[in-house]
Amino acid sequence: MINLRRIDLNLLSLLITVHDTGSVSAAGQALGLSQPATSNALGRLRLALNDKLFVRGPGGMEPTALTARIVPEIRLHLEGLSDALTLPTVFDPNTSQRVFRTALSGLGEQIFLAPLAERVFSLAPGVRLSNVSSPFDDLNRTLTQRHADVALGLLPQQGRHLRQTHLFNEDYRVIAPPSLTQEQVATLDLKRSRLILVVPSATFADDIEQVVAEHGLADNIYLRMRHFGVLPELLSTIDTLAIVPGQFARRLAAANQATLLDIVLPRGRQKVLMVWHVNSDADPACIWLREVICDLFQDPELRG
Amino acid sequence: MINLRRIDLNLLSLLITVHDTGSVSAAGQALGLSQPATSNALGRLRLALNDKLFVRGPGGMEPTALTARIVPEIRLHLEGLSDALTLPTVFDPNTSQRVFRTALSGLGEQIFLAPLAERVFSLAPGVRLSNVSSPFDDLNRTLTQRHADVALGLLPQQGRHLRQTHLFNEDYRVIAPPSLTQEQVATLDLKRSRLILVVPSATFADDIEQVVAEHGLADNIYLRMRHFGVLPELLSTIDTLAIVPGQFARRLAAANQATLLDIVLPRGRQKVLMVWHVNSDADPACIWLREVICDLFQDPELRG
DNA sequence: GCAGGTTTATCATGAATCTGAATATTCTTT
DNA sequence: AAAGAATATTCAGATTCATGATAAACCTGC
Repeated sequence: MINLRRIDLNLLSLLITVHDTGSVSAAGQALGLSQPATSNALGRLRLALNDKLFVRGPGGMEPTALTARIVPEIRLHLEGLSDALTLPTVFDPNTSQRVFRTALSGLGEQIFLAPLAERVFSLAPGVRLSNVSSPFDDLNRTLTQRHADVALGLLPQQGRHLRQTHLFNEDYRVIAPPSLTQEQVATLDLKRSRLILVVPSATFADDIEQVVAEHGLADNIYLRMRHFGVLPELLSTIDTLAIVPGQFARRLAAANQATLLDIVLPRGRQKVLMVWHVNSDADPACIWLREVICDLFQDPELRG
Repeated sequence: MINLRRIDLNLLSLLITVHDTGSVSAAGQALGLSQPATSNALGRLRLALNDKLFVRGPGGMEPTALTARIVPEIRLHLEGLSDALTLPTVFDPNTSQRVFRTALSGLGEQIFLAPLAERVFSLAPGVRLSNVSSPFDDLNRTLTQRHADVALGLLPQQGRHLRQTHLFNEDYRVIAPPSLTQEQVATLDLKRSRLILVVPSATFADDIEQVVAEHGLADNIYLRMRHFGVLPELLSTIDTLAIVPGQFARRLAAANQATLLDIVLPRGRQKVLMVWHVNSDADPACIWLREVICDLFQDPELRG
């Protein structure tokens, strides 16, 4: 694994403690060691790192530049180890204070975040969510470096240590202004209507355009948009229909911001996935989160 | 510090190695230990964690549920420790592959990201940037948990372990379409012009509105916007002036997308800060980054 | 600058762990 | 059911680290 074989990891605990107490004796006491043992141990670490590490000064043992630099990093990871060993064996939604981090694109936020937050907060009142979006980063690194617990969306590339679940194939729905009733929309003729096409990402674009073309609707598209934000406003002010990803359509309909047309355009070929890193495979908290997500979003046909 | 005192940290290395090799003997060999010593050490860890940790199976030593859960976490932090000890003492921009993470608001991206990326990439070709924006998170946690190296912007709250540098007080500038020359704009009368006011965040709003009122320009504001994205387009299509934060005005002018008016509205009271966590205080890479940022953005009057 | 007191480093002895080899045990595989 | 292979256990000798006492170094106050 690493060259840590050469260094007694317990010495790093000592380093932190000496740093915090500013005293070798006090550090020894805190660690349950005698003073000579502590001094000796510090000596060993000094030898291993080839640095004085601490020099005596008016304020006690003062860290050298090297020590000051590595102590925060080391403390972080020692606490991480401690957490790893004391973490509860099971995840209890009722009491957990855990922060889950999701990696959602802009579209993902629109589709997933609100229902997910609602469900999570109702099941686990102490849990917090944080969506991270790292424009320059690729998903692989985001997950590998633990900046996110799961990623949701159209995720073509998959690294070697990533696992995935197929949530659904994104379909497309036609929506009408909420002022129209279900009966009224049933009489609408798509080919004679003005259409707004909302295609959130470049990844989607080819797919939906082809679907539209197959239905002979290409000439009816009067407005193409990349974002959903203003769509509800548009729908209620100007009188048009819109073709949008199915998940989003259903959310709008549920909020009475749109009326769904019965016509279902074919399912896209875009697989919407949940992706996570092998690292979090056995984490009870992550398992719980993934179950919540599957329960919320996964197409029943795809479950196994 | 922690209850790690009770556990020999070196045993955790063993845990990982046994997990990876699936064999006690092989793990021992990898760690430079004899087979009995390895077995004994594993026995001690079993006692300490009160779990069998591994059971013999067809594929060698197979991890128990507990082991599977904690191994990824432990591996992460052991590698972190290893990194902390082997990290270069100095930061070399020419060769570094480091990823810097910034915490910028939407406004921050507009103002800071482009010039920062340009400068960083030119000085350090191998370095990568990643802007993180965590809607649910507060800045404090973002910095404390190392999800960002620095935060830039209007940052009122400051936790106990955060340090900050005052970069500048945001001022406001009036800009005109780029089609107008410097001579032409000199003759413009603000009070007779239509004005667009771009106020990026709620934090800014009161401040700039007051400045505008003090100049008797309140009635000239024909459009208020929250985002900068479409401003260049607006400026060149409809014939108006705009009041925008100074940093943004200068960037537009530099890109020939606007002409600056000489009039400088008073400095705002909003301090734009760079904030970072004590943890990264001594990290040479972060020191370098902060210097770059100060060099780029800090008001010369505020340096010391 | 020197004495006093505190803290750190050094030195022998003793406890714990590792090595090496040999053996018992347990599980997989044929 | 038996062979095969790996893990667990045992023992003496060697190494390493901790202990308790001592020596050296350092900060503080005069």
